[in-house]
Amino acid sequence: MLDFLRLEDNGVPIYVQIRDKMLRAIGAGRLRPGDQMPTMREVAVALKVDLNTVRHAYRELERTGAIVIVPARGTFVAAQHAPLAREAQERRAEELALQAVAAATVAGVDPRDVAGRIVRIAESKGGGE
Amino acid sequence: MLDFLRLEDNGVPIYVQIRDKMLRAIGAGRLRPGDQMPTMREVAVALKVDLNTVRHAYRELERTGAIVIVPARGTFVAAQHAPLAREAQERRAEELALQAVAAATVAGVDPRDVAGRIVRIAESKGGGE
DNA sequence: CGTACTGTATGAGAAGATGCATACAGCCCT
DNA sequence: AGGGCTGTATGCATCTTCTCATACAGTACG
Repeated sequence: MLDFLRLEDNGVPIYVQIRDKMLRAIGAGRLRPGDQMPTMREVAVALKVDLNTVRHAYRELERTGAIVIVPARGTFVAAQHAPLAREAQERRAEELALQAVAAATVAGVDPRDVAGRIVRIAESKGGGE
Repeated sequence: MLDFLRLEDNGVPIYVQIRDKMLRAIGAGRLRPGDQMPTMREVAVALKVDLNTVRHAYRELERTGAIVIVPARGTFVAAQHAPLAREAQERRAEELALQAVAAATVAGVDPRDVAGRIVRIAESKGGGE
């Protein structure tokens, strides 16, 4: 249920990873306005991380206006949030591409080879998005 | 000269930002194999950051094999990584592709979009590999 | 009411990230 | 040789991140 939250050992602080992945989940429509967010404890347990670390992430999300925290009831995806999504996703796509090219180059692999494989994998798991 | 290194106030550690942006600069062909990297001091001064922080980033880049550090002379973008056997490269490429697809999916981005961008970036930095 | 859930809060402590100052050793060029 | 560059290194102070262990208060529901 929460596998889109897998943590990486990148030197990036945990709360930042959680914050950003949640933001992307919202931007991608995986979590929609009004939806209840995963409970702080759910996330903490799933990621084997401290409750306060998750709270740190959630607080930043609230500060940004992405979610609303209601004590004793839960946290919910905030209402309007569409304007940022499309542009942010374009940036994200470009970022992912740059990163992939970088990784491929460093590994001595032709980026176009990787691109081809990406397409193949994507098609094989459901053509439409 | 070093504006592609602008730091953001994201909670992401400075050394991580430097490391990743350098990696992308290399991957995108902005910095090419054999090129001298910006001096640690240059980066430190330009970003108003401690010399040791830059070194932290550069060390990780060297650990990865992306650059080579030569004391008293400078740091240089590593030569083309060709040492991998063909089979190993195939595996690596597949691995990179899977990773990219996963990252794209999580971000709500069409993997094929990313693939397209990868090709575009790869071509723009020299068609033949 | 009582139980189970939610977010809130605190305090101690370890580990990491940054900055500042300072120094050293090696290379290059004049 | 000397000056100017390069990466390397250390010590100290500070802030952030993260964990562990608790505890509390409000909500929902039987």
